[in-house]
Amino acid sequence: MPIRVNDQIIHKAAWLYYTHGLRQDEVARRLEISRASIAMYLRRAREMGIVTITTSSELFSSDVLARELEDATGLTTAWIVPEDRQAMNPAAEVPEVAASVFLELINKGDRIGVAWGRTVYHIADVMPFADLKGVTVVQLCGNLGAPYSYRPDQCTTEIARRLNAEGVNIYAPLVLSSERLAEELRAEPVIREQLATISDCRLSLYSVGGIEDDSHLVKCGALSADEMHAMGERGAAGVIAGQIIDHNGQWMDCAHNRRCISADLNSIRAIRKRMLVVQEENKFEPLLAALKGGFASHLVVTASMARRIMDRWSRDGLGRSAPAKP
Amino acid sequence: MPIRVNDQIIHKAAWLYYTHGLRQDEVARRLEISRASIAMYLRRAREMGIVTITTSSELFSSDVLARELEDATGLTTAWIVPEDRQAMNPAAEVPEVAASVFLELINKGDRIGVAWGRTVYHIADVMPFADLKGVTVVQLCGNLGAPYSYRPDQCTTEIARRLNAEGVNIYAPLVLSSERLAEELRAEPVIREQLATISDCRLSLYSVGGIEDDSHLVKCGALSADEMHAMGERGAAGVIAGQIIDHNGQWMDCAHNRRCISADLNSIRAIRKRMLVVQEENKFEPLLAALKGGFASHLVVTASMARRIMDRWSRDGLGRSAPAKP
DNA sequence: GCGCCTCGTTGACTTTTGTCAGCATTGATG
DNA sequence: CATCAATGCTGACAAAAGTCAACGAGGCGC
Repeated sequence: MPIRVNDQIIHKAAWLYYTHGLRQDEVARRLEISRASIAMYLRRAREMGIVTITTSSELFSSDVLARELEDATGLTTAWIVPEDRQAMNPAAEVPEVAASVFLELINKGDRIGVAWGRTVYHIADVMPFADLKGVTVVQLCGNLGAPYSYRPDQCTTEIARRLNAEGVNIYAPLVLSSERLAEELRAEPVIREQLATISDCRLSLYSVGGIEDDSHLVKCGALSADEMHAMGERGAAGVIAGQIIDHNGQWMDCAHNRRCISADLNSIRAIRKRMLVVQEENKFEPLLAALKGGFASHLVVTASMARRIMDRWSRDGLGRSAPAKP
Repeated sequence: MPIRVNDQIIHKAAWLYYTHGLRQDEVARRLEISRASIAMYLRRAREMGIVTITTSSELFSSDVLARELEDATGLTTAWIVPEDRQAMNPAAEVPEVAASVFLELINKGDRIGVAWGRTVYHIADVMPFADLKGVTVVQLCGNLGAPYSYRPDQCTTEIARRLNAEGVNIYAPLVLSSERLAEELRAEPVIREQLATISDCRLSLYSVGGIEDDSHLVKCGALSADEMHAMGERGAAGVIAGQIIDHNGQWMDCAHNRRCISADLNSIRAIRKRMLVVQEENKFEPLLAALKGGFASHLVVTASMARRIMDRWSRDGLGRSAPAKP
């Protein structure tokens, strides 16, 4: 673009305005020209690269990555836990960040849905204490009777305790032995009401489970390793609130899911602030599925995971929902 | 440093505003806070260097006088700060131009030598923020213990901070009380190594000091006014990196210089890009000496100073030293 | 627990900037 | 020499950004 009116004057205007911080009318007076022209010169200066506006990338690399991730995936906000230069497991910091962020996302009077898992429990464990009277923490999925370290109701209760909020547990098992029973239980007024209020939540917190043999559902005995394996063959990609989702984040029509007492996935999607937290590096595929399924508006991950998402997202040519550059 | 949840929002605002070109009210809506806060965040982002606005310094090198000066003196590039018709002290703009030029001269991975003085400090003070990881800023001369506003290490540190580069200070005084001690200190491995790396610099920044009673060295107590006066009688013309040079820019064999811990003048001359900046009009003679001594490949001066150099240079029949323009 | 201070936030107001139609100048063309 | 097109400049208005007093939530010492 060889549009050069008289770039000397453009340089001069740009210098006075940007470097010296004069106002446009001052520049105009000094250059003895109308202010409108100055405004035009300055636009040209920007277009021509005489002035450059940059946001630091090295210094705030994790922030930049976060912004790029948001732009690519349409997340409202992403928090990236940087790989610390000196060792120290970055994944270990994820719950800390998540807890801190989570707290900030809570508003007065909110109803908050909390799911279940190792990550969620860790977050509960480092959740700062607060005084959030009027806030209600509801359990997003049924309980696992099995004696396992991180029970759904524990997560809910612990978080509610720390926030000094009201905790509401679901008094039902996560998985029942027959579909019929599950259906009947879901129809019970107590349970039904509870599940119905989930879409009223303004914030939810969960991680996404994997479908490996060491996945939660398998470890807790909700599914056998073989069954899980078979699900994998049929296209399962991850677990959200106890329910299995496919690679596009859609509910899978399978025996397990039909036997589950848990939040309807569409209810979860209806929650405005859906905070997804992923610690483990091996949860990449489940995470991807959860993102595609619209289960996250807010995300906390490690930098390496963020980069992997970025890579895959662009490779697969998945659109961006972010605003275009003018 | 704790987890920066607060800076996050500033960065995000800056990103949306500057990178995406959203308007403040759009950013405000997206971040769900008032536009007034966004305006404040953006100011902070600029102050903190999260965003940097830089202006090309071409304006100052496109002057005819600059070309003439380069031709006459053999400088690689000269930047001339014009005397503005309407007021505004041109000398005051010198540091701005210098900072801008300096930034443009830096390449990735460079080692940069920074000397000391009022001018250098002023430059540091208006240096734009940048992201120059891999760049190292080294101090060219020892420190002055005296409580004076502009200490050598401050110059180095501030510039390094702004560039997000590594700063390397010399932990030694500029002047010692005896030659013997200076010699011994110079021989110390730590100091010796540091001084030895100076010729590896690819860029250096300094001004030239005067030898009047109000000169830096005198004001800081490194030399008494009388001593300085005596040096003047003996042919001293200026000060480079704490050391006194004669009218030809040669190192003077004097007690002061022998007591100095500072970059060897030949090391400085070995640096390819030697940026000399002179603000004060009364530094004409020192400047001339510095030029003759080969201490500048890049020069930033006011127009009147440039003209004075031109006059004197032609009067003395000094040809252009070396046509070597790399 | 209570006042006191600090700091972040906001709505309302002011100032600054962006825009665009229309005018002026230049220079090329018939 | 008139005409036309292209370009730059300006005034007036609309839009956006800056500012500030006042408010309120947290933290701290008494």
